[in-house]
Amino acid sequence: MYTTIPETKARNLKEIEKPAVSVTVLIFSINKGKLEIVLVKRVRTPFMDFLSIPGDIISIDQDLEDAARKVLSDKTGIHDVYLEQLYTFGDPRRDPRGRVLTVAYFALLPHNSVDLSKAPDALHASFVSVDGLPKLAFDHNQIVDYGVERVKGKIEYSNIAHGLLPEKFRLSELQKIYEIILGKNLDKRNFRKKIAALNLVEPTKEVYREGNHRPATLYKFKSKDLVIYD
Amino acid sequence: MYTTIPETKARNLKEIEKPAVSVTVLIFSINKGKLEIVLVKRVRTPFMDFLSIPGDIISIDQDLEDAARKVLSDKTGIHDVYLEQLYTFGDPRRDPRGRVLTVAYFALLPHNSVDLSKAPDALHASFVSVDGLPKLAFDHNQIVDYGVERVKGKIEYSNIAHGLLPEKFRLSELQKIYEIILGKNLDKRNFRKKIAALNLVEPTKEVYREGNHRPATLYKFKSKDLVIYD
DNA sequence: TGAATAGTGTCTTTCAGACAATATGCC
DNA sequence: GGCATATTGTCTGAAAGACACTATTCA
Repeated sequence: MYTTIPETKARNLKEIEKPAVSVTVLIFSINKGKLEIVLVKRVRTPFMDFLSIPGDIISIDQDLEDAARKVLSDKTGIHDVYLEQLYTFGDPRRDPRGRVLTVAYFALLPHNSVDLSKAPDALHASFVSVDGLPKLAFDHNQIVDYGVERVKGKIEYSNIAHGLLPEKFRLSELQKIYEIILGKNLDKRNFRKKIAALNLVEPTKEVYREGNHRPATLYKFKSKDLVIYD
Repeated sequence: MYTTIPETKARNLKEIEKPAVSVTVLIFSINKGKLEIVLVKRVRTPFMDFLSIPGDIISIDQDLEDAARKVLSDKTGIHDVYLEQLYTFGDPRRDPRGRVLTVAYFALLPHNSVDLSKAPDALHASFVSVDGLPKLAFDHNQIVDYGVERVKGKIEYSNIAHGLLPEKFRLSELQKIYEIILGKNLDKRNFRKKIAALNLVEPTKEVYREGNHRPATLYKFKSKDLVIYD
């Protein structure tokens, strides 16, 4: 008996009972000094009235990432943002209706680029701070926690913060992003030294004026693609 | 129309056509100075006679990690080793027979603990060096590459090397593991300094004697669990 | 000129990397 | 004594962290 890759059972792929597969998309943004995610209030059982992470069942011929991008654009109207696969959650009892695996993704977006009220399918959707979340539907608290940890770990050695900022930004805004995600205050001089050493951003010729004080130089990222550094 | 988590389509979960889901397990070990993985020669179409990564279709009520552990123990006879989810590969065309998602896992084991010839289902299975692999079945080259990168990245800031070593080992063996995975030679003094600073291993009272030279102190890991350090 | 944020440099400590001599056990 | 691997410390350069003052704009 040879049980190699889809072998024994693969002969009757169409006969065996299969799990359903969904994608779940953590849509992160920063607003009012907090890391937030898009959550949707459920209007059906199970977990009626609980908040849940947006997602959808994938269809038989749909690519996973395409499915995740569709969820993202349906909920936010946004297309071109960084999207990364997070983890696949497969506990057989995670959905009381039956077996549903979910492949979780996360996206990062600048808060001012999103207007949920204008998105194609954002009814009952809103940004919620990840601090002190209530009990969510299904195993969604676990998924959020996992996603927050990934973002936290990754911001220290990549340029993913760029997803959370507009095209042009002040260094103080960038620092604030790091502080919120890492959950601690950073020294302004050391932060700027480090950012300069990483060579990820460059100044534009524009400045940002607000209030009765010195204007700030606006910077932009040199690369829009993900950069991982050691 | 509310498309929240498995909502619209979830109403008829049993009617929609679902992808099959498999697990794929990269079983790494180090032998003769090379990083190797267990591969299985396929005896059926598609990809007849190609090498492939061991795996299996999961059944409707089977937990993902349980399925991966079953593949691992069927192929190697080994149960208690570190197993980590790697990534989920979902290209709709990755299997010519139909839609099959695969959730890839990887395991690390000490080579001397495995005797494939005695495993429950190791027919056509063997350890193969990850260097210069031929074209494998399906998208398995991509999966191996992804796994190798993960192991490489992780060895620098965790104790996963411990999975590749026997209970007790020489520091020179540990160093060799690092050199093989990182693909470069390390300075013995600096390596030992770093390992000492990490405080992950401790000397036993045993020594290893071989050949006409000074015996080496045997060490063991303080924790069998995964430890991640910054 | 007062208020508020922008912007900058030095010192110290820590960590990584280059580098070589001595120790021990077996034959 | 010869051989083979084990074991150990110093110096240097780079990066991280502590720390405070000046610059600029606007009201």
